[in-house]
Amino acid sequence: MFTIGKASGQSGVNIETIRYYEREGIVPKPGRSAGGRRLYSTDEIATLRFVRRCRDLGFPISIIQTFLSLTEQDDRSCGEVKTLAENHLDEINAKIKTLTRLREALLSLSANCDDGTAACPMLNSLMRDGFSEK
Amino acid sequence: MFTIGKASGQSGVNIETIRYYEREGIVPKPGRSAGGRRLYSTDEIATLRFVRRCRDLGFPISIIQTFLSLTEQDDRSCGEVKTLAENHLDEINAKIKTLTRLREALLSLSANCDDGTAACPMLNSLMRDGFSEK
DNA sequence: CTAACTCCTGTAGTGGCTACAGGAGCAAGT
DNA sequence: ACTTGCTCCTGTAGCCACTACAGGAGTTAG
Repeated sequence: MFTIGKASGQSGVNIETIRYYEREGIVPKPGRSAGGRRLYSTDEIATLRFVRRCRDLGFPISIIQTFLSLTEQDDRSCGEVKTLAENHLDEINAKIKTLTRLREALLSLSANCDDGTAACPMLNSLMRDGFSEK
Repeated sequence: MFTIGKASGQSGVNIETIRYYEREGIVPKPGRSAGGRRLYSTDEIATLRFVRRCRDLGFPISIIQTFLSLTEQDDRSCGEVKTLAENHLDEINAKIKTLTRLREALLSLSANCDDGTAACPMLNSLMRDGFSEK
């Protein structure tokens, strides 16, 4: 059994974040030592690592909770996972698209921005009527 | 002079958001009518519109405050704007890169996910040791 | 035995809004 | 004059997923 510090090191989840996950009921409460400290089994650490990996992939906590309940059932129904992953993928693609458009807008706005000029053309066009992003 | 509803409509900034900007000192406090209602001049509405456009471009409020103080000085020092815009552009590019990597990771993880299979390979590889994203 | 470290709980802050609740002003119609 | 319905007011709490304290207690190495 491992204290929270070791669990944090092994899972890559910040100590404060582990306690937060526990408070929020995202991961189950671990046992405690005689002195009141949390003690984690390797399985519990594996769960923390799983959560971190999902977070790294950008999944929101609510989806991760679904994943966790699916892994608890031994029937790890792949269809549902696939659907959730595809929806997430769509969101990621949408974000990429938005950011790419944004980058273009920003590039064209700052293109005429030459150092040393007073009356910055970028600020000017953002102040003027007529320009509209989004 | 316009009430907050008109100012919201003309600037594209939500009413609640306008009040939030005022509370936070992001835009100056407008005058009030006899009955205590906020009254906005066209200039003040232009400022709100400017803030919205910058937000649409993804600039954080702190940077927008710098922009606003630069536009108040009539010397709209272009160099500083350009630098801030370039830094922001770098951040956008970094986000796009991260999201693209994420998309690839997600695609390869869900590739073997066939409907109907028990023991989803995506959940399995996220549970297993050895896999690491980021 | 003490210093240094880790851990505990509880609370508040982050960014940038958004959503109430509970009340008051105001304009148009009857 | 009165009512209806709209807009506005303040103040507070919630969103997401943490992060950062403060103030105290347990634990370990020298």
